[in-house]
Amino acid sequence: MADSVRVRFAPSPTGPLHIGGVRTALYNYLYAKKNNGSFLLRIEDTDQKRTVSDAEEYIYSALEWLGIVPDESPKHGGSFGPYRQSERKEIYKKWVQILIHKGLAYYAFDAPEELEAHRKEHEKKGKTFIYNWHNRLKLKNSLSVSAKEVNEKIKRGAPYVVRFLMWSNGDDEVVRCPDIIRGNVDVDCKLLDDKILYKSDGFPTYHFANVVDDHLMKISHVIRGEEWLPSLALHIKLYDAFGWTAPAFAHLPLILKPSGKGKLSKRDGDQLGFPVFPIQWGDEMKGYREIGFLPEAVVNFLTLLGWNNGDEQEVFSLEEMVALFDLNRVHHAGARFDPEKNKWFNQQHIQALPPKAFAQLCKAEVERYNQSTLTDEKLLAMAEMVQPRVVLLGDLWSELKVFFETPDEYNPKATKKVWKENTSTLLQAVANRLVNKDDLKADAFKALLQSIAEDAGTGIGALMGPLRLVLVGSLTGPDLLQLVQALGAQVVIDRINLALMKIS
RNA sequence: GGCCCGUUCGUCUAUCGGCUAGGACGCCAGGUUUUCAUCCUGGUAAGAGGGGUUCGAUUCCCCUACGGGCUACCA
Repeated sequence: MADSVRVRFAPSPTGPLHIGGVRTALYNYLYAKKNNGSFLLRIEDTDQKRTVSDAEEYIYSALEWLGIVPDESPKHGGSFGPYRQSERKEIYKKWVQILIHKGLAYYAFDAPEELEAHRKEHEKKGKTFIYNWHNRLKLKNSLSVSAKEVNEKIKRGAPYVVRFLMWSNGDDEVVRCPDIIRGNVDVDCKLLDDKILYKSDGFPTYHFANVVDDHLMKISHVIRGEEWLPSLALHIKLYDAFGWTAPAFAHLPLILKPSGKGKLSKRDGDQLGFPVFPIQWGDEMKGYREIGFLPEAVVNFLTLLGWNNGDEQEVFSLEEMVALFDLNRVHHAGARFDPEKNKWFNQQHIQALPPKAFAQLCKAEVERYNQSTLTDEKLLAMAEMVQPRVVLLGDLWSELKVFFETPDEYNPKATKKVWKENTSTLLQAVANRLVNKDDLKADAFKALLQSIAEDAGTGIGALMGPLRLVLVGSLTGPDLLQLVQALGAQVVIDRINLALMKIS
């Protein structure tokens, strides 16, 4: 049996998960499920300063809402734990020692300020300071200092980091980095630096923890954002250094701001007028859920941002995408986030909802704003009228309101447009004819309108506009005939009378 | 600055050497619904530029331009 597919999503709990991260999680999920593999969630909290306490919980809630639930995680368990890097410190300590003993990593004692000074100095000369083969012997580390002194320093508790010996004389200069999406990328490792693997606070850096964990957790495919491509060579060299087989890699194109200027970031959301988080974060940052997106629409849109099936289908369910997903069909270039198309996907998924399911959503809104209790039959009729009109669930109440509330104002532009000299008379006639017409059906009402129009020598169109205005307050809203049927004769009469008072 | 990745309608994308360059969003115009929305039809609009390779390049190669990413004891 071939090794099973195991992929991971490895966010840092530094804040709410944003859309770019969600898509990475999604592609991992799709790939895992497509191949009957496992999707794991690992919390990369090695930067204690940036760790935010609610963020981990947020990640679980967000993924759950989206329907991309991990098979293994700190919360869901699994046999490769712990899945939180802060709980794996002993493991990293052990493996970094192994690398040091192999002579492939070394202690370094340079103070951050010293390194900063080097950087500044180089910058002044238009150069870049790189800590690697060409200067490591001139810096303070276990390669330049005697073993005795090194031991003393460590015993004394002097702060140190551990650096990776990226390249030294005699090594191959080129590392070949295979990527499923991009093919081979060849990198000259003489240009790379001796990355810090282990920080002076006793935590590993991303690069080190990542490689160790991916190996120990038997990750078969690393699917992550393109921002990691530059460090792929380092990661490959680390696997080599341990003598481990590297997993396969796939670097995803980035999601760009709608302007195209830069990758989408956490700050882009509210000020640009669209959500960048799945669900609410804190008191202010609204998410897709709160604004009224269906999770299946979010997932659909995000998946299509950078992947397609090669045919013309765009609306997919999660299950369909799982069945069709293919890393080889992932686009290479970054994709701009398009809020308009995002909404279109939502509308598509809302329309695809079974009427009863949509009616339940309506029911919740009605209970929330109006407390009316309705028969299932009425509710369903109402929902059917509204369903094709809704783009965001957040707009649901403003669409449903018309069934429960008398308009408190009449759109002036609309009034000007439809209110003619004989309008009052015509509407008065409608009101008169509706008296005692309980249980009025839409087609009966249409006949009624026709007859009134005929008597007045006009068409039914002369009545539709004003009537809509009077009932809704504007010229939008659900089908007029259906609306009248749902409202019932008495409500229509009342609304006509009120409008006649207010308008003419 | 250095290194890496990328480049088809305004946007998301199809095309794996034969193209009258297809679809979707958006926008515009019609149609259906004597109304709203849905829906339907049509229109708009593209392979960055220059060199090669080839009978033939959007497609393969090189250069340039542009865009993006990385360049931390952050991930």
